[in-house]
Amino acid sequence: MAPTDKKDQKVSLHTVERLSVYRRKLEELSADEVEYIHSHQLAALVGVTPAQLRRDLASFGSYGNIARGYGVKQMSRTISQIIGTDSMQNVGLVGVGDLGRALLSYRGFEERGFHIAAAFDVDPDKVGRVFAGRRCYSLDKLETALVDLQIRILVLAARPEGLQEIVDRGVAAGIRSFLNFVPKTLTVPEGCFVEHIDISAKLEKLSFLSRQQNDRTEVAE
Amino acid sequence: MAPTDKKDQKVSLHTVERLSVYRRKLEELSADEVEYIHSHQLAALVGVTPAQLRRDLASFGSYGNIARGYGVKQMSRTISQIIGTDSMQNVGLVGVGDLGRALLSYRGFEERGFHIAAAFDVDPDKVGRVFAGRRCYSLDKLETALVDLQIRILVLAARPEGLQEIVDRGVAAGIRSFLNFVPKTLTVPEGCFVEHIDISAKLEKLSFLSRQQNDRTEVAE
DNA sequence: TGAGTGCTGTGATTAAATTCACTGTGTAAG
DNA sequence: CTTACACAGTGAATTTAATCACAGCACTCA
Ligand SMILES: NC(=O)c1ccc[n+]([C@@H]2O[C@H](COP(=O)([O-])OP(=O)(O)OC[C@H]3O[C@@H](n4cnc5c(N)ncnc54)[C@H](O)[C@@H]3O)[C@@H](O)[C@H]2O)c1
Ligand SMILES: NC(=O)c1ccc[n+]([C@@H]2O[C@H](COP(=O)([O-])OP(=O)(O)OC[C@H]3O[C@@H](n4cnc5c(N)ncnc54)[C@H](O)[C@@H]3O)[C@@H](O)[C@H]2O)c1
Repeated sequence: MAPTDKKDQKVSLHTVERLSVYRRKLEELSADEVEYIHSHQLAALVGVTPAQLRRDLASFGSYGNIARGYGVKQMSRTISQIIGTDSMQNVGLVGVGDLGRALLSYRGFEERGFHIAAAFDVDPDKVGRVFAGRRCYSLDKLETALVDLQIRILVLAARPEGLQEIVDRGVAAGIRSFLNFVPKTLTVPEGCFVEHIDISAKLEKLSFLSRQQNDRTEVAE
Repeated sequence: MAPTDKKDQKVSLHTVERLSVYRRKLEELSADEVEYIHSHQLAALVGVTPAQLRRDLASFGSYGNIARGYGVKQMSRTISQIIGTDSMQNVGLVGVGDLGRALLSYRGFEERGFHIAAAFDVDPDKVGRVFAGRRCYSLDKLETALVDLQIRILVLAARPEGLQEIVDRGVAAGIRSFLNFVPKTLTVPEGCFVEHIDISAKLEKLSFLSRQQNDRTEVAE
């Protein structure tokens, strides 16, 4: 019997990134009581070509009704299943500084299926205190808390010093995914993933784009 | 005659994103007093192939010394010029909430050439107060402050409601680049750029990756 | 009921990004 | 001086991503 679903699942990472976008829009549509939507409509809403949207959906076995389009609720649910957010999952946070506290108080993660279940810090002033309803643990408790709370993803918002060591401990405790806000390159073994959010790099990209634009117009005129 | 520099500058966005990574590592190396580095060394440090690194550097006219490699300081400077961060540039911040305050208090932006010169909020309790050394303005002052302070980039960390209107006003005031933390699709005219940072989407990507991994091992065993 | 419409799913094609692989060159060692 | 070596730069090949374009179907309406 088939261990995998109906279709062979070769879903590229580019597609997965877009699936997140689609799903966010589908949630909005669902809230607006839209039941069905056509590929060209959704594509226009999220800024991709209709062909690409259909291709993305076809990469797992999606079945859109030809006349009415795709079922909004069903597609949203299917994407959640692909991504793995059909049930809430716990994540851990390392570093309860300015950024860490902002993340803790943010409601948006829950809406998307992620619950920050535990926070860790080295600062004795912070350990034991409660931030946005969650207690801050000492780093000593890292391994036990990760296991007890079944945490699968670790968000890194601490100082760069000693961060690699924390990652290594996380890996040893079974964590395979890290979301890293710290501008520092981390190394993880095969089969583990570090997703880096570099805000400065995004600013640099914007800086390049508008400068590019400038150069073009200067040349053009 | 040549309207552009020595080389034809067709620098792709993928390349630009990597240039940011290279430059960050080059700064570290420079601090460690490394003067020259070979493509395969830097490539290994940042996790790309040597060929890709050389290709990226070649996309603008880079001249590495064959025997010693690339000059660390010079390459870093050149990348800054490409990106446009060779001189400090002002950015504005809309929304001084939890996230906005974290951004305001973050020192890392200055190190990479960006200065948050002004913050704006609608909350009367916040307007007029000073956060991390910068005064919070009323939104009424948006246009004048953007122009007076020569702000080129606007960072969006407000509530979704009314955000499009603020973007429109920014565009009208000459802003072409927006860094958007708000989970809401924005529309801008041709020639303007919105860079979206969706933390939940990054978590979803990680969720997918580790689930993918799970599926694989299940099938394999 | 049958022609017309407009959609999905997908093979074929094009475009883009990455990697391969080699050429020419500077360096150092003998 | 000569030889051996290692690397930068780059055309060519390969891989990957995006787009085109059309077959076939479900629905509408005369
Ligand atoms: N604040 C921002 O807007 C922002 C933006 C981009 C990146 N970052 C990065 O995120 C990280 C945190 O930023 P921040 O502004 O919150 O800094 P912060 O100084 O306000 O907070 C850092 C927190 O991490 C804790 N910490 C330090 N070392 C630790 C360790 N080894 N283990 C656990 N906790 C540790 C500290 O006690 C402190 O509470 C930094 O590395 C920063 O570079 C921050
Ligand atoms: N906090 C996080 O970790 C996080 C993560 C991802 C995305 N975001 C997004 O960033 C935005 C801000 O998050 P936050 O946690 O700081 O929220 P917050 O509620 O703490 O702060 C929002 C701030 O924006 C101000 N504001 C509201 N409407 C405004 C407007 N039209 N113009 C100017 N200012 C306005 C409010 O007065 C408030 O000060 C939200 O849209 C949120 O979805 C936050």
